[in-house]
Amino acid sequence: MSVSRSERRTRPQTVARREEILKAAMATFGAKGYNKGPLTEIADQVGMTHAGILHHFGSKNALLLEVLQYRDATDVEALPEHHIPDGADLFRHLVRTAFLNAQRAGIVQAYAVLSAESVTDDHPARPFFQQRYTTLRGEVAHAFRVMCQEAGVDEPTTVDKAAASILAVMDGLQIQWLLDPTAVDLAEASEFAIEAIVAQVLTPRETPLRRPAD
Amino acid sequence: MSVSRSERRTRPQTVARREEILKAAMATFGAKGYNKGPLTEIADQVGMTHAGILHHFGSKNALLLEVLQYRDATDVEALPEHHIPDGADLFRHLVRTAFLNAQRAGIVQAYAVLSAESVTDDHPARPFFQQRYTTLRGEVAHAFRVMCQEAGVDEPTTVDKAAASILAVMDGLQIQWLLDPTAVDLAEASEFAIEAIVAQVLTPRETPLRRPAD
DNA sequence: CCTACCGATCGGTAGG
DNA sequence: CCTACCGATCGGTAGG
Repeated sequence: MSVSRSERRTRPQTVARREEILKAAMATFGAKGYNKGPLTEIADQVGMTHAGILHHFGSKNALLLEVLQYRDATDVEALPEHHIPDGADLFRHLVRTAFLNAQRAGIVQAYAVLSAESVTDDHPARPFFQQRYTTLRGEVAHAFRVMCQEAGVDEPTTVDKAAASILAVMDGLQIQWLLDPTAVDLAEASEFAIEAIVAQVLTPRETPLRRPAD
Repeated sequence: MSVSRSERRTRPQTVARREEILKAAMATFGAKGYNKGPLTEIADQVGMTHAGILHHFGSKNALLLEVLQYRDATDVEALPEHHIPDGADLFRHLVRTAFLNAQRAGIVQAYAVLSAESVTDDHPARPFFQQRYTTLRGEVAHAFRVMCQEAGVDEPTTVDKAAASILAVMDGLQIQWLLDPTAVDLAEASEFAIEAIVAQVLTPRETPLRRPAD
């Protein structure tokens, strides 16, 4: 009986080693960004040389992409039923995520740094984040439509703007919180903003800003 | 009559040259980030060698800080009366800024990339952005208090969260817009979110999210 | 403001 | 998974 290539790749030891590397890479890329996060630092954390990392992942570039996919996969596994909730539950889930994020600065920083870095010229993570935001906006927009339907409201003009805004405010608060954790309450502020945006979609109101001035 | 040191530093030619360099640096740091944006690329844009840049600014680090200060100073000069408006006018100003930003992706990208990069270990721009957000949050919070007072509302519990959220949603939308300009309308979405948050501060409402679930 | 150069960092490859 | 090494990039300095 021969041992196939894919089976060798799947050896428990190798899988475990790769996971160690992925976690170390997340830490280094989170702390220093992709461009400034050296393979040697990742290697040190798992007790090998940087050539060993390249042996496992082929290139630094490929490692980055696996790091991003690994985190997403881990997060999805943590969901009930392994899928994202819908309607009002989605927004409750997002609020809960913000509370969770307030206790894992490392992961928050990795995403914040890498997503912003990804808009630079020819960044390897750009397609990943492009796809990620497209998917997330679609999910949030869908949740909005479900909520509107349940509430008997048919005003979906703002849904797309609101979906982007929900994700945006969560991301933006993370940056401010990472810069100054005592000045910004990540969880409470996220909750407030999400509720504000949801309320504006369901029962839109004019604001004093509407009077044109200046 | 002797020529003082400071006068030499102030020679029109030198000032103009430095401004050229600052603009070129903004372009390079915006396109590639600080860590990956080489002095040679900045030098090429203004027709000198990278040693010439260092002659003018001392170090890459110092150049970055001057770039950030230069942009802020330029923006303040563009304001009516050279100071930031207050009350509802501040929020109108922020909306107008979002519309303006939708037509200057380069500057938007520079701030988005550099602010996120600044949260990494020992980044030279970290104190700058820390200070910047502290100041901006204070100004937005003050505008909220003025608006509440004018409206006869005394509910400032949410003011600080709302101030951070306003800035956050503008920043977060910029990232999504830079990644996918056709999928996100930076100006319209910013306006929507700002109005949603302002409305929630002035006349807060419970939302369907309040029912605890899951 | 340039030429010339140093010192350090870093990703990747060879070859085992 | 390591040793050894290459090739390239880059910030900064000397010395003019």
